[in-house]
Amino acid sequence: MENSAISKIQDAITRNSELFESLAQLYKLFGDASRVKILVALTQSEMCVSEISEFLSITQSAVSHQLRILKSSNLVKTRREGKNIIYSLTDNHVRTIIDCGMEHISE
Amino acid sequence: MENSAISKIQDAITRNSELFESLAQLYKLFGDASRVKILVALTQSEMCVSEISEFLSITQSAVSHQLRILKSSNLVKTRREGKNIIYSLTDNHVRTIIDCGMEHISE
DNA sequence: TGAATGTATGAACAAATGCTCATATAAAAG
DNA sequence: CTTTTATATGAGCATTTGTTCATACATTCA
Repeated sequence: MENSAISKIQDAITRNSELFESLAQLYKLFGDASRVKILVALTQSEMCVSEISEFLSITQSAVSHQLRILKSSNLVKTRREGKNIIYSLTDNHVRTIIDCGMEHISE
Repeated sequence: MENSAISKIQDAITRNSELFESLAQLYKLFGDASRVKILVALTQSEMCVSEISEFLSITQSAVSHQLRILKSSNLVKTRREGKNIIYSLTDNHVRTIIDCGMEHISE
């Protein structure tokens, strides 16, 4: 009775295990201070690497490493402009997800 | 001109650094497959530890460890019912955040 | 062409994370 | 009480993660 409701939930989760692993993988991208700061910045404006480096207290190298992660996960995209590589958000999902979390923070 | 727009963003992020660290901290909780699965399950129904253990392929001990993390972060709460400890979501934010991520996955 | 500038990459390492195993705690059942 | 059942906790360990340093790559400028 009650029990079967629970086991349906258990089954659903087991069956969609990979889906939830992707979900975790997505959230993991937002689960680092440097990366969220980068993403939040990009919700306001596209930026080049050195501009991003200026407000993170890590080296340019570290920024590049993080940007590579974000790019390979398709959260950000790039274009070259002279000497600079300009990073921007791939789509609006990032904005939505950040807003979602912010709402929880400011309870 | 353009430059001042960027530096305002940089400043805003620097000033609110702690806020974004909290945000990252929040997302980190969703950034593990075991934990999201637990949270997703709890969006459907409250459950005791052994029920949660049944669909995660980890030991009861590991489940308890994860639940402790979720509880100390106030995402879940507990009540005792006889021999069992029943876990449930503290509020609806978890649901909202998960839905938000799911929307990105199923683009 | 050569120097300078902006970005990317690989190796190395410390810190954090998630798990298991063994065991403790707490309530229930006998 | 004693045993059983459900959950929690601590130690130990392997893996992952985020960073730095050194250096490579690519474009611009002189």
